[in-house]
Amino acid sequence: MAVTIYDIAEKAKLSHTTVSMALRDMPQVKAATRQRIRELADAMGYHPNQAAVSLTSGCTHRIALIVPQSSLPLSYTLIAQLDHLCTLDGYEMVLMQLTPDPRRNRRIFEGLLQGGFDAAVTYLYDYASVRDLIEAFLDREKPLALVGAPQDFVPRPGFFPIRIDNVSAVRDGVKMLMGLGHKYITHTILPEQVADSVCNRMIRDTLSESGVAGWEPEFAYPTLWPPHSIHCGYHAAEFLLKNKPETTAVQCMNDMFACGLIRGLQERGVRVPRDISIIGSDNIEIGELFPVTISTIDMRMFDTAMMTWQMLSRQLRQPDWSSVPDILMLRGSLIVRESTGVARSHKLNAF
Amino acid sequence: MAVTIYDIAEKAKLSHTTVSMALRDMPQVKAATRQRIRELADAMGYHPNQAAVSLTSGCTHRIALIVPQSSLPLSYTLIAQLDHLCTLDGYEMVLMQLTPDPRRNRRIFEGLLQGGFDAAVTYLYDYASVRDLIEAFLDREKPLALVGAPQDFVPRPGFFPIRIDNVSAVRDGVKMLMGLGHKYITHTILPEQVADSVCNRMIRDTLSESGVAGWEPEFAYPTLWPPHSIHCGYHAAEFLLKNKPETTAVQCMNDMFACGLIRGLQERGVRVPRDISIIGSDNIEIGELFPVTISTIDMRMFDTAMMTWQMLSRQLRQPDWSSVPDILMLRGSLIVRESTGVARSHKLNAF
DNA sequence: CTGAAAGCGCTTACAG
DNA sequence: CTGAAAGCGCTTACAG
Repeated sequence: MAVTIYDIAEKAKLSHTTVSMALRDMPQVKAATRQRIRELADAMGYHPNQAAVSLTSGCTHRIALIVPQSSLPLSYTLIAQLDHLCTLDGYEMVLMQLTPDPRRNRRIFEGLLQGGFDAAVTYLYDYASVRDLIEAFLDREKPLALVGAPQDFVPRPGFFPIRIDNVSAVRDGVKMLMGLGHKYITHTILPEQVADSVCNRMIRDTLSESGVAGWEPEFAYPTLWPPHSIHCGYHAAEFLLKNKPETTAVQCMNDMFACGLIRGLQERGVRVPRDISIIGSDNIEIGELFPVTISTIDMRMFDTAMMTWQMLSRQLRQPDWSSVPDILMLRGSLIVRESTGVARSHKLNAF
Repeated sequence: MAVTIYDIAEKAKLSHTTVSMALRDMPQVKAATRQRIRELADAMGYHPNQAAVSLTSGCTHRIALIVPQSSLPLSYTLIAQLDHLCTLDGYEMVLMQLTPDPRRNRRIFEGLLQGGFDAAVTYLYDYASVRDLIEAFLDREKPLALVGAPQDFVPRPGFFPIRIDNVSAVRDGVKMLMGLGHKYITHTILPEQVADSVCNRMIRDTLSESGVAGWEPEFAYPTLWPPHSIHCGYHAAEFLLKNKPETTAVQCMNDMFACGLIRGLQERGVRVPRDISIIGSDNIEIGELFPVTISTIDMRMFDTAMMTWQMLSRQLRQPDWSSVPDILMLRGSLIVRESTGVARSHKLNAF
């Protein structure tokens, strides 16, 4: 059905070898012949068979981007920018989405081992469950960038860990809030992270240094899946008012959560920022034009995309499987908008 | 580097043919042997080489989903659900995004001709510019579903057009608004569609039947790219108030646009729904929990995903290249929320 | 400058 | 039940 180099060779009265070389503009083939073959190929509607190319050449010119489905709004900038950069360099980016189903997620990473990709970028919450597959990918000498690298990753050649540090931005937020008179600052957190949240500890310490003693910023609650979603924020409002009514400000796990929380509070007569101040995270597009624009922490996804591709494309151009790359650290930054304001003086009694 | 069937064959002291057949559970191979080989393969970390499989078998078990980057929020349900369904049937969905760059978009569709996909689903605004490539894909006997099929598509075997009709839902919206006292209902529209918008004509007719004469619902304006975005809606507010100040209700091109418009109006002292009612389109997640929940038209993306996959997977299981599929019609439905209310009686003079 | 040969890792008839 | 052979559509040495 599809046109092959043999078809072209037959028409051009040349060998398929020459056609192959001509189409890849190799100088061994006379310029005139190359030109003639290129035109013939276009006229015949030739498109090289991907599978054959990758089977022989060993590279596919495709890179995988694997991100959690629930983080699509956050990842949006990463996706779009990485896609853009890959394309400029002649690579194709393939987006794959992780879901709450761990078996399915493993299958996605197993897919990396089938030779379909020259490199991969991933951003995931649960590194441990696919770590062996990531290692196997690296064993095949394919570079991989891990955005949001956890504490326990093992450095090795071809492995590019990127960490976006939000602690200093959260600290900036806490200080700003304290300047506005806030004392009871709450920090939303996933139930499984209660034990060791750096931010949580930082907030507690910062507050107690300023004389706010005995206040536990941590706010975990029964979560929906995904725990970052707008619906989750919406439902969290009830628990917040019931269990932490002293709260005057909330540092949310992300902007979508913040949007939902704002709605949930509003339905209970609590207004933002009049009664409660809110800071999100991720700086998603909608936060900028929300009816209450949302103060947030920009997680530098644009820069992440740039740096990630810079490192990967370099490794693809001139592979280096001896030196171990440093971890790349980016620092989130606080963006102040309308959702943060002066602390209220009274206690809420919405219930 | 990677383990092949030859490596397994060597260890098992069998031919690579037997290994290949055993791994695909063919009954020709003794059950005990199959079992033994499967275990050995797992132990050795074998993963079949995608390129080799597709080169020999002719199928890749991958389908392409090509959607405009700007429609990500709308497409989100389509993406997630189609992904889910494909996975259940052993297919892998690859998401590719169209951008404002037409050359790049053509290259994406050219990619379909390189044999990497068994089928494709696309949702696009500009069918004409890639029509030849879609035809070439179908020529290769690969099925393709076209969501939002335009008027001028040419039916043929393997080509599954799906149209989501929003006209009746928009009519429902107009009637509801009229019941609330609205007369000056505005309809946002892309500049290039001014000439022949079915909805626009329908709104004009519906209004004039009820005695609202001389009102032109069409609202085109200098657009940003993408014309459906929140930023675009935000900037449209100024033009709306300046050029159509009689407006008491707006049917927006989508929900993100509506979100932006609400903000833009708010900054000019115009409140929704007190001063202006708004209906969006697409029923994206955030509309349900927006500070003013957004009345909208549900575009049935979930059903679209279901039906699309049902048709495609049937064609993949038992190919039929003789009969021409009918166009599949789905009907959008109106969802009423807080952004629509009783019409104001006075004229706005925000400027 | 061009072509014959081998091979990438599989699958699919076809023998035994 | 198992294996030898041919082939999928390319690329990559190696001859000429």
